This record gives sequence, structure tokens and C-alpha cells, in this order.
Amino acid sequence: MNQRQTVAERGGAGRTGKNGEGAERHEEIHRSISDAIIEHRLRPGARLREDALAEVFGISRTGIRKILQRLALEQLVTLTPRRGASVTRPTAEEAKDVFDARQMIECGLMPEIALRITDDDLRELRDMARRERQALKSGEQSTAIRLSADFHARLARISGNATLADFVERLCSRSSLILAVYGNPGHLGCESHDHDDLIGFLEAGNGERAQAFMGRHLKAIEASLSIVEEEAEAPDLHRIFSD
Amino acid sequence: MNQRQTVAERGGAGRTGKNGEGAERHEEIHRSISDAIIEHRLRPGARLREDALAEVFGISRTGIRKILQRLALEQLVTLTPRRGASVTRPTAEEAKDVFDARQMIECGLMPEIALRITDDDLRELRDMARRERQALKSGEQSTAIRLSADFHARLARISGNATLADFVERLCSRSSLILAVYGNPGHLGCESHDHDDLIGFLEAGNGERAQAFMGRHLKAIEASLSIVEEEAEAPDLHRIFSD
DNA sequence: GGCCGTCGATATGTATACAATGATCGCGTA
DNA sequence: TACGCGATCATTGTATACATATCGACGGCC
Repeated sequence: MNQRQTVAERGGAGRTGKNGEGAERHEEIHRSISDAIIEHRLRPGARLREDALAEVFGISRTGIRKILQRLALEQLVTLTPRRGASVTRPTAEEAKDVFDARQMIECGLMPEIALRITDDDLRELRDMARRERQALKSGEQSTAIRLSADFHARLARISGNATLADFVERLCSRSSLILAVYGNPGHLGCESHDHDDLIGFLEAGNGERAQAFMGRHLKAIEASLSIVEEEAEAPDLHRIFSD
Repeated sequence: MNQRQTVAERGGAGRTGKNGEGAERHEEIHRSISDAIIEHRLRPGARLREDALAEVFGISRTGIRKILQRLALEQLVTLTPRRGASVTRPTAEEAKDVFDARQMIECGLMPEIALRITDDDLRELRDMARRERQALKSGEQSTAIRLSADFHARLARISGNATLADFVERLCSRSSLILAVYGNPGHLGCESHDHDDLIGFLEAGNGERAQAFMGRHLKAIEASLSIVEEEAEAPDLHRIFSD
């Protein structure tokens, strides 16, 4: 079964630029899977079989495993020892932790961002916000969710602190997973005009108000979640044995 | 050369409990390498050849690669595409970012920690601080450095926010690398009594003072560094061409 | 009729073999 | 003597083969 390799790869392009672009190809595949998860095209709990992925992307399992491990470290997928990979299903506790962390970091970054933001940044952010509104209006919820995460990540990047920006990026990805599990269908995380308002404060150089606004923004997202621990899987036995 | 496998592994124990303990074994190796880096037994820039590591730990390159990739994501080692792995040499900019991040997160966590800290926590922290002082006194600088990082990580864990605690743990590991590059030999990062003082504030439930103290503590460490971009590698040419 | 044990299929974990690339060293020539 | 060039070697990147554990289903047994 795993012998059936994708037709195109073997002969031509697959071999040709193999090594130089190998790393970039992996990067690309990582992004593909990552995006699919963030956009909820792969729902939490979905299994990610190595063979299937290897066939889809036309590389061998070795490369897929590497990517899956990276995704696991980013906590987008969960690697169960003999069971393989699946899209992470965040717990209620993780959800709380993630939003607390975002509250601390993203808000804390605002003053610095207000100081350093440039006209180019403002233009780009406005464009992202516009595209996000547009996606929401045309019902492309997947795209809107990803753009929203991108917006927050891009914002953090302006602070100049790459380490914290990486943290924020990962927190936003995980937030997207959390929305998939605990979000209400109609109600997307970010209000459509919030991001524009935030841009306004930053343009005015008002770090304090931006910080406060971001705080409310995140609280609003968190409040919109229906966090009820489902625990549908091993329903009663654990409770019985915990007595 | 790579044929010389470690004597013990092949026949007996290596094969026996192979799978069940495989994951734990990897965890163990990860810790071994990680500790060696944090304790400066592996200095920044040191090359980590896959074959050599595979031989030392008695597993094949496959497992080693997995571990190296994880270390790379934690930014303790750097993976250069065709050159292999080496211990990361943090740049001055990264050093600043890491300490700014620690300032934000560790300080921000203090109030919550002061609220949640238990007697058991206090006892354990005091023990760690004591062992750290002791290691310093007996000149075991490697041990002292690791214990200091452990202390900060353990502290963060008390906050109950696993996500932020993970961040702090990684920041502390990287700080250890930074100390290896920019630290002054005689002057260890943390003053020996600082941690005890901090414990005092936390025991008193005084989150505010603990926060302020942690701020000064981290600033003091940062200030003790000699951050001068060495750039010993391509020494003069760049400067010439920048004219 | 329901439950337990066993068998087969499927997928992962690990090791090894092969290929490609960058580095190092030696040689020839100016 | 120093520089450029070429070959060999060391080391990583990738794929594949084999071993092993888990899950589902079927059949026998109580």
C-alpha cells in the first residue's frame, strides 16, 4: 500500500532539486499542515497517518515524521506513543493557560509596539484587518480565523523581540485550536472592528490605551468560549475509581 | 569508524525492553545533552556529530536526529543545513530579547505565585537555594548554573500556568547559554543570597515586592554580562566593506 | 447469548543502506 | 612560495526494510 508513490515525484521534479530545496519543501509542508489545522480544515482529534501524509506530499515517512514532531513541539498535534499523530484537542485548563499567557505577553508588548510602529507596519496591519473583515463578510470563516491569528502574530513581531513574538505566534495557533473546540459556531473570536480600533490607538502612539484595549479584546474572546469539559471518552469509570 | 558500536548495547539490555522504554530512553538522552549544554560542559559552538552521539548513547542516528531536532526547536542547538548540529551561540540581540522576555514573564508571574505557593513549595525552593549556594561554595560552577536555572523554572511552575512555565524553562536554558558566551568567569549570574531573599517575600505573601525584587534580580544578571559582539570569525572584512 | 481469547491487519519505531553535498588536503603551475 | 584546482573523504539527508505493538473481528467457550 505504501508502495504506491505519487506518480509525479519519482521521475522528474522530485529528484531534481532535491537537496537544496529539501528544507524549504519541508517548511512548505509544515505550513500546509499547520494552516489546515489553524483554519479548522483538520479538526481536533483528527488522525494524521504518516503513510497518508507521505503519499499526499510525495515525500517519504522520514520527512513527515520530522514535521509531525515539530508540530508536536508546537503543541498543534499530539503524538501518542504507539497510536500515531492526531490534531491536539486542548483541555479547558490549557485554554485558560493560553489566554492568560496571551494577556500577559500581548498586552505587555503594546507600549513597545506603540513606540516602534512604522507607517509601513500600519499600512500592512490595516490591509490584514481589511482582508479579515472581507473574509468574514463572505463567509470564509477558515480564512478569517487564520488572518486573525496572523494579525496578532504580525503585531507582536513589531516589538522587535523575536523570542516573545515566537511565543505569541504559537499562542495564537493554539488559540485557533481552542476556538475549534470551545468556540460557538456563529461567533468568531475577534470582533470585526476590534483590530481596526487597535490600529487607531497604535497610530496615535497611545501604548497605554492600546494595552488596555488588547486586554479587553482578549477577555472578550475568552468570554465568548463555552468551556465545558466534555470528557466524552472514558466517561464514568475514572470517576468511579477516583473514589 | 561508526561500526564500533558500544559493547553493551547489542547483546542484552539494549534489545530487551526496547520499545516500551524507548521513549523514556530518548527523554533521558535529551536530558543528558541538555544538561551538558546548560552546565557549560558543551560550550557554544561545539559541534555535535550524529555518529559520535549515536555511538556514545548506543542508539542509532535516527534517534539522535530526533533529539537534535527537538533541541534545535528549543534553540539550544543550531542545525545548519549541510553542516550538522552545534551548540547555539546566542547573539547579543538574542540575549537582550531573552532577558526582556524573562523580565516580562517571570515578574508578571510573581503575584500569582505569591498567592498559590504552599509550604511544600517553600521547603523545596529553600532546598534548591541551599544546594545552589553549596555548589557555588565548593566551586562546582556547572552544578550551580543548572540549579539556578532549575530554581527559576520550578518557581514559574508554581503559578499553575503550564504554558508560561514552559516558556520560562526554555528562557532559563537559553540564559545559561548566554552566560557561557557573555558572562564573566568569576561572576556567576545569580547572587548567592538573592534566591533566599526572594523566597522570603513569597513566604510573606508579598507578591508586589517579590515582583520588584525579581525585576532587579534579572536586571542585575543582565548587567553583569559583557555583551560585546565578538564576531571573531570574519573579522575585518565586513567592516571594510561597510564603508 | 454474551464474553474472552486469539488471529490478522495496520501503523508506528528503529536501524541501516544509499545518495548527495560540502570540506579538506594534496598537487601542479605560475 | 603562494594560489588555484581537483580528488578524496567525512558527514548529513533521504528512503526503505524489518521488528513490534495496538486495534478490530471472528470464533469458541461458558
